[in-house]
Amino acid sequence: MRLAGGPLATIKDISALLGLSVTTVSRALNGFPEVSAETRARVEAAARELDYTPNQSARRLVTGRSNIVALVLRATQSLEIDPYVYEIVAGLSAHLLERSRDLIVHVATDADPVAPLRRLLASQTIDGFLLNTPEIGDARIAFLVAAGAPFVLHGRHAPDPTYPFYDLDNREAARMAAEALIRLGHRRIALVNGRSALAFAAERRAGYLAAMQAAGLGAPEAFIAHPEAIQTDAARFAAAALGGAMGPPPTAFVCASTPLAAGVARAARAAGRKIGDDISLIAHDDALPHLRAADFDPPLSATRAPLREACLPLATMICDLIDGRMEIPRQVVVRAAYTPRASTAAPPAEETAPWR
Amino acid sequence: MRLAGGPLATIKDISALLGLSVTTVSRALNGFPEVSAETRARVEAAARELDYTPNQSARRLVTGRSNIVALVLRATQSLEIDPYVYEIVAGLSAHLLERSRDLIVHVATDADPVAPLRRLLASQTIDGFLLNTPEIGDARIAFLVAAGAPFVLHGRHAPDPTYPFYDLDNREAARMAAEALIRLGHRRIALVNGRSALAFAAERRAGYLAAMQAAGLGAPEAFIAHPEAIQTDAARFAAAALGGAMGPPPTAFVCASTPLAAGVARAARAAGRKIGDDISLIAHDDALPHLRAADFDPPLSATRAPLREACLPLATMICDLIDGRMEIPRQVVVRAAYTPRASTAAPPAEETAPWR
DNA sequence: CTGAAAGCGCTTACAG
DNA sequence: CTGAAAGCGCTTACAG
Repeated sequence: MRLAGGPLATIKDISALLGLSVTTVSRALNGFPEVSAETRARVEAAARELDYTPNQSARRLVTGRSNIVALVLRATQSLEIDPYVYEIVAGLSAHLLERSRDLIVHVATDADPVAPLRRLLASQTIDGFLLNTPEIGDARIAFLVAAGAPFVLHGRHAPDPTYPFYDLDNREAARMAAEALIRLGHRRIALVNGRSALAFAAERRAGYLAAMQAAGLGAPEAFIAHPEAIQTDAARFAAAALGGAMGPPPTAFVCASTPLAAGVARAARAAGRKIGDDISLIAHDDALPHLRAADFDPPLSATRAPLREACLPLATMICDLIDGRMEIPRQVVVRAAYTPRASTAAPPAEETAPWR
Repeated sequence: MRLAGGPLATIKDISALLGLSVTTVSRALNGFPEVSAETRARVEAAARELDYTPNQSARRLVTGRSNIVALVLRATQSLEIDPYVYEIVAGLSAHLLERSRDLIVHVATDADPVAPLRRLLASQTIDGFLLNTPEIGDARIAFLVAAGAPFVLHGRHAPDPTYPFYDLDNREAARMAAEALIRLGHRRIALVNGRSALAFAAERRAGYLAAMQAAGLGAPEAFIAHPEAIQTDAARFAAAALGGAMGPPPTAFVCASTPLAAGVARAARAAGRKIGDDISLIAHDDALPHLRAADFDPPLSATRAPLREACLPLATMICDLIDGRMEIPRQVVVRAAYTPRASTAAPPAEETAPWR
């Protein structure tokens, strides 16, 4: 009935058309049980005919619920964002839409990570928050906990959290990788980890150290890197390590991600080492389409856990939390699967002396 | 004054505290000129003290403006998204926030690209749209034009558009790349383009063909690829081309992106060709942090235009459009800069016969 | 310069 | 099963 671009139909238009009260129309549209089947059918037909869509702002004002969830990303001042983050935006948006929610994306810079949370919370634009890449003692989490705001974390920011989260078992993944190399005979294994402030990096480190210690192997601090700029710093570290600057060079690297592995591979090539021959390399593979472990040359042995698989659980969890259908915090830990490929082999026979 | 997590202060609380009408409070807070300086100061102080933040839903309901902009991304059914897209999300969000706007991210699948637009428009959740990666004859654009909805396009979907857009001069970029190779002496230059449905790919093709034709060189269709799956298909095409399957192999490739170039480089290596020696390679570089032309091995000659630089213009344009401060559609075309690096050189002397 | 009043489009006790 | 009325928190003619 209404013209394209003309004024939108309201609940009042439907009530006028049918000679019903707006109360009944509202109830019919919202599936209240006390409405008669016939009335409901008439209302629904009229709504269709008038191309009625509820005005979300009005609904929000009266219910206090916005049906909007915010994803708050961490970024440096220059808006450098972990590319991993993006892998999940599309999936989150789609899954939230299935539950009739919109996704607002915000960026929290390191300068004041809490500012956007405070603003969104105060303006009542948001029903709940999705956070990721937590730092150890993350200020955003402390703020949301104190404010009593619903949120779900992709990751964990400390042991024994009391909030809902979805996380990879990073400790186990690093342990598996180191153990695989140890089984192949490697004794000097370097770790190229995430930024040291990040919570997941602490887990990786613990898993790596557990494997090394269980095998009675040394793991000097100098051979554990926390690159700030992913590829550049990883390459620089690998070049220094392979050059012998910090002691006997490692025969293998465990990398926390495929971009890090790309940096290490570049440095190894530049140093004239052949991966899968002179040097072994294992990465954690988040299944980023543009940097998959299997597409490396040679293909990378990897612990794998597609980031994208986090989307549905995260969307479901935040919706359930907002809807009051989560009595106790749901906490999900998934495990990576290890796949050996051509980037790992036994070390050269003369290179099997451990550090320390 | 108010407790953390307690009820939020409203304009009524301020008016009660100061003995002013809500009308005056509203006017003072919104910078109306007729409010006395003293009153304004008192109101502002009270707002601060009560930690007042306007309820956006109420404001939206009465003004009909949501202060939310939607970024609608294209995706395939499986939610594969062009990684390029993500490069701009953080920047857009930050720049929109400077203008007090939130960014909603939606995904439009190929199955029904218009559905999310219709929904957002009808629910009055959105003041305007940001679209990108247009296809030729993009249905989303036709819909928004017909609906009279404010939008800005990152790209162009046809020649002589009537809407505001920000776009790279793709035709010129491809022409520059092909011309650089021709100047080096190459005669058989293949083009690895974007998906053929995408508008920018038509521009690239036109620029490449213009350069080839101006030099009197053939450019057989068989040597123009439109990979669907970026790296895999690019590698497959390059392998076939270098293997001589379609005729005399090219001595050079122009790639529409660095991920495409990565696929070509992989195939070249697998075929035993040395890039920058046997084979020349030029890519367009969007300055994606994880795949920068300068970080390739060898570093890639490239036409460069950082995607991220689109964020501020796009955010400004959509805000100005919504605010009625754009009388005629603002249309911005930027040019790429060409930087030669080690991936380009003269072709082998015996390989200078043109196609056809 | 300030205020009383209407209204944006919904939802939801309350009453029948 | 249905309706009249109040109200969510703002903005904005209109009046003074």
